[in-house]
Amino acid sequence: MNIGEAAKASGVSAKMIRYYESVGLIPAAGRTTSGYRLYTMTDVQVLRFIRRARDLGFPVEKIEELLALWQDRSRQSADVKRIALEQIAGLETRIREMQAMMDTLRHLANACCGDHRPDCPILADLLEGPQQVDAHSEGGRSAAIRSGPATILQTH
Amino acid sequence: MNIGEAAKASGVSAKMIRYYESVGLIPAAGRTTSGYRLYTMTDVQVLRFIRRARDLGFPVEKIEELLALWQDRSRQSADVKRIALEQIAGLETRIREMQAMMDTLRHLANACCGDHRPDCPILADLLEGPQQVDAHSEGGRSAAIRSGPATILQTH
DNA sequence: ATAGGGCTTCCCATCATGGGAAGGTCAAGG
DNA sequence: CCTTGACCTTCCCATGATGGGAAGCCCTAT
Repeated sequence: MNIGEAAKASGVSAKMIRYYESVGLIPAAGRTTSGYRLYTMTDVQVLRFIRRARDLGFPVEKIEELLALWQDRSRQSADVKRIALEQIAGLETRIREMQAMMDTLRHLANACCGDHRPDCPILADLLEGPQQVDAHSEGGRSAAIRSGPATILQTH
Repeated sequence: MNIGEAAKASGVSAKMIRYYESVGLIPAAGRTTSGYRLYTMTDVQVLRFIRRARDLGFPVEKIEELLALWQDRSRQSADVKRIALEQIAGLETRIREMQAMMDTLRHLANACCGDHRPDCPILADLLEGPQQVDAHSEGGRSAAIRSGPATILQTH
């Protein structure tokens, strides 16, 4: 099996297969005499494992741990569960941060009439910072601000 | 005002101020005869604007638009609102994707007893893909899988 | 004068991914 | 046998926002 076929069979692009090899996530594939990489069904299985773990948001580093556990027949399921729970916690945190941003933006967008006039509470907020609008709305941007010092989530 | 003071006053690191200048988000600052960058309170205001927009998750590209609108006195608030709504939509999408991953992981983690034994449904899922566990649970990973072809969100 | 802190530029790393160029290989068909 | 096109190889570059660090200049206070 050449790299292209392995890519199709696993759902991991040829580029990424080479990358995973280069960073040591997978062992170096065998080669034909002319230098083509060769893959077996077992290799494809590993690649699919990686692909699925990536789909669940695991970073390559964690996948390395998962692969090691997978190949360790004396593993303890608790170790796998721990990694999964850490991943869940990380996702939770990021979701909460993004949710805070979104809440603030929704608040601001609601306050903006969105017509032809130049007055805009969104720009005003960006300019002057969170204002105490009234007693019970407690300021539009508070959630995002409380989420800590500039832990910005990139779109990537 | 030197760059360090502007950084403190705006909450944007000196490194990032130089970066924003290099990518054209802000105009090149004035210089002393010895080459030090100089900033005014107006510059600091712009930097704070940028900082707040970043806190709301806007990418630099969008901030460029926002700054242009901010400085355009004949702007229409609808334009600003549109950008904000786009940002909200983007956040919503990413949150939904992460939520799907998290749901799947929770499902798997719940099914994993997490003890000293090697049997682990999490690894089994990564190995074999989503299984129809029973009629009404409709398979743990379906949400993450349906979220489309490998639009992975990075931890960064 | 010297020390220390701030400033400059430049390079590198992150993290996972894709794009593309230059060149070698292989299989099928003229 | 040779060409063509599809595949493979390696290498470099870009992404996006950010930090780290080195080498070297500048300014101020002692």
